[in-house]
Amino acid sequence: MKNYDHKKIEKKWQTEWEKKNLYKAKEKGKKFYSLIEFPYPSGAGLHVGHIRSNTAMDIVSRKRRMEGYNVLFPIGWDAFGLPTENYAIKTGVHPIKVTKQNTDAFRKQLKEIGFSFDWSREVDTTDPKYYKWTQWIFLQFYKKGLAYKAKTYINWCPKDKIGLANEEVVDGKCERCGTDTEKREKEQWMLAITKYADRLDKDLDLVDYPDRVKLSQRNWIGKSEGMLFTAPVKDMDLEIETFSAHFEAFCADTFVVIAPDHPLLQTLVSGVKNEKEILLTAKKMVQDRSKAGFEQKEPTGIFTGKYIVDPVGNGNLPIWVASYALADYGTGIVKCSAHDVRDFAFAKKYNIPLKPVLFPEDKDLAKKVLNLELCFSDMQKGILKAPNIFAGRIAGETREEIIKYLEEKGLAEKRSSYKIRDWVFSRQRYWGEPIPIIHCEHCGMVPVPEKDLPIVLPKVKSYQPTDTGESPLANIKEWVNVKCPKCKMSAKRETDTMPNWAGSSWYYLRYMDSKNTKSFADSKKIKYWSPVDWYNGGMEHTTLHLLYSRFWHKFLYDLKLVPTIEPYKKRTSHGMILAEDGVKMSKSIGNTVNPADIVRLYGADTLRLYEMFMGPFEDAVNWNTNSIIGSRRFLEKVWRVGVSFNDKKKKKDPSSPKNSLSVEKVLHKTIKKVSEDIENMRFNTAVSNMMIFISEIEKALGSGEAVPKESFKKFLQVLSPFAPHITEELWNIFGEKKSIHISKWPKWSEKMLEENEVKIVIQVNGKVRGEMYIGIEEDEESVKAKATKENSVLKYLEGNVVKRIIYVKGRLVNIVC
RNA sequence: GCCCGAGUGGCGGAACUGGUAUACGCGCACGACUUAAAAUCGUGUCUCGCAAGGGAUGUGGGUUCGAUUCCCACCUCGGGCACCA
Repeated sequence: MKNYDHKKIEKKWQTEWEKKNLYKAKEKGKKFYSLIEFPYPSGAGLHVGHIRSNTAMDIVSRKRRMEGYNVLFPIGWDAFGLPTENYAIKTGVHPIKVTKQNTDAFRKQLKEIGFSFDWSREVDTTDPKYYKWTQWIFLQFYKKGLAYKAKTYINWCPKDKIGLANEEVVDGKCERCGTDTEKREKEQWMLAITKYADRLDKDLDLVDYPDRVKLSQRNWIGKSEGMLFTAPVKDMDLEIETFSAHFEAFCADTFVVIAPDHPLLQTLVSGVKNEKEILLTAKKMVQDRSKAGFEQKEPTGIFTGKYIVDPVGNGNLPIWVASYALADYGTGIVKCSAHDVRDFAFAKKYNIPLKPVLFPEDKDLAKKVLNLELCFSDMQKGILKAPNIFAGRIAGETREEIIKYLEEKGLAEKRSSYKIRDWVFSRQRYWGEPIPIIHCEHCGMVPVPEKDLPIVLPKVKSYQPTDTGESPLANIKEWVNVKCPKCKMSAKRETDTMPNWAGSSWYYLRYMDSKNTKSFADSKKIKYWSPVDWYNGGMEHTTLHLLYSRFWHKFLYDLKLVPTIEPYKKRTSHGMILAEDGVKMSKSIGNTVNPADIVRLYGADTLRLYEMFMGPFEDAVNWNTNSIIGSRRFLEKVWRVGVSFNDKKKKKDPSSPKNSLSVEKVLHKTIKKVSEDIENMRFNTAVSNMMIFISEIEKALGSGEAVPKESFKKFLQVLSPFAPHITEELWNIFGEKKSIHISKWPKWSEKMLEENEVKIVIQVNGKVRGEMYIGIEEDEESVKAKATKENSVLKYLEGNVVKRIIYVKGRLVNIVC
């Protein structure tokens, strides 16, 4: 009997599959598009976490193929990014070269695990043939006015003298050197994702995402509905707008705050005698705010000397500059009252008068509110238990009634506000897609003509960002200086590059037609493959990549370039794999696990199986090298049983008994369980059921029962998505000519799952006291009668009157006395 | 502070829609095979108790004939957000 030699088997079939193009997708038949988040090819190599999520989708893809679908399961590289650039800065090796090395290593490693990717569609975001279209899509944004330049604050590290992406700032400190970062004003490219905020929120209703993903996107978008008030500034030809989501207590408003970085502030205070002081104080507030980081600081403020005339009759309200007011939320100006904790604290600090109108039910607390010792801000308890303040009718009214009142009187209008901000889309970095814009003194900003795309990254000597915070590209004169496409005069290229989220915002579309040179993908192919049927990825991408790509997709939909409103029909999320002690695996701690080592020692099939078995797919799990042996043992059993079927030397027992019924039953249960568990990503229980099957078959064979070959082959088929190599080898040994991976997914028979006798548990007062077997169709009365006569139960009934008997069909009887 | 998620044997974890808590795996113990070891196979493995029986799913209550599952309060851990009016 041959031993299970994973090295030989795995190599053999990987080569064979590749030769036969077994997993190549064609545009024919009923389609299924399954997608994993394409990896960032880091120098650290493949992580065991990649294998967990990839195996899951590989299993789904393989099952779909066996179910007759034409499956697209593609792979590529999200290769722009900071680690590669930082490595280049340190070593001087060109990022192109580093990327090539890393993708080669990743490709090799992925192939060793036996994923059923269609390698012919491989994409690389750093390939000019790819980023030509990333740039092209950017130009479409620009043409529609959704890509624009604006002054914003960027994170600046004063030590490294570079601008940092938000992701590089951890707790307000530079990720690289730990220095406190500052905010610096800089012109940045922005993408107007806020224009799509409402649709991004609403259309979540159309997709099959986990609730926690939807919730988290909704929180991020942060839609809140409220009222917009318009008020004239006293003695000034100026009107200001204030937004409030909690406007119920509008009768309590006694002052107004404006954000220190609000664009109207300058106008508002011009001519006020301490104008300079106000503006200086405001500027300082902005600086302090960025430094404060996570510490909630005491609010500071300064009076502007101006008042609004309150539209809802609270008189003239003083306008203050307040550090806690945000310029980019709502209108940046707020009417304030005693019923908001921040307003309350601010007013107390600066002795601004307050007049509470809302009171809690508790008398003592209400008294404290009235005496301004306490801020009552719970509008939810909603109904205003207020003294009659306004127009004789606000007290006791609900939110809806107040909205109606304000609208009817024309005092305010409904408005929604969002937390989400426009997307800062430029980086002052080398390793990203150049933004295809030319700056001309005469014509202003001119988009690069589409025929000139791609704008290829030029060679530079140093990848170090410049002292001024500009991209290293700014130093390449021969690249920067160009002719203006419009007036042909000399002009300069934009030197900012795109963030690494750009290429990943549309890669799933490129996979549909990855070689196309005329468009980002052929429209017929897009139509055939859209939408992505199942997309698995990490929770950490919920509010960045996943949201960004939904945004891009909707934009392309508006341009009629894609046929669906949403890119991904279904989304699932995997949990992280942590080190054995429950902390993140990281190179610096030295607690990483190299998948290649596991593959060498136990084989890819064992690794795949182990990662599916280790715990619930959506939860974080700790790696445990000691437990891998269990999966390996299971595969060895599969191997032994499989080989024994084909052992020619083994003589058939002439008095062979009839086929083992117990194995048949477990087989059908296993087919059902595995089929359903894959759909629900409950791989761990699928594996455990397959383990039960193999024990059962070993037991049966050991006791001389017969098991038909076909039963075992069906088992191999359901195991094949998990362990593609060993099952292919055994399938082959059974004499099958075609691959197991294009065989037909087995069906289970409900009839085989039915039992004609069932075990019934007998409880007395909810405690298990015995059990009995009954026919499945036996009627309730006779089951109850039987239960009360059961020997093991009798002694518990002695001396008691049976009050009630509960029968749960096919499960238990509970005798209550 | 706000919003999610999770607490079950020595460990990873099962448990359908409220119906035998601890499936499956790891580990451990004992046994078989072996000169021996490895591998493999078998048996056992929540806890107290000689037993009959009792107690256990983070803690405390509640609903129910019956609760890991539903409700309320609290504790602990993990994740996300950051003055969002």
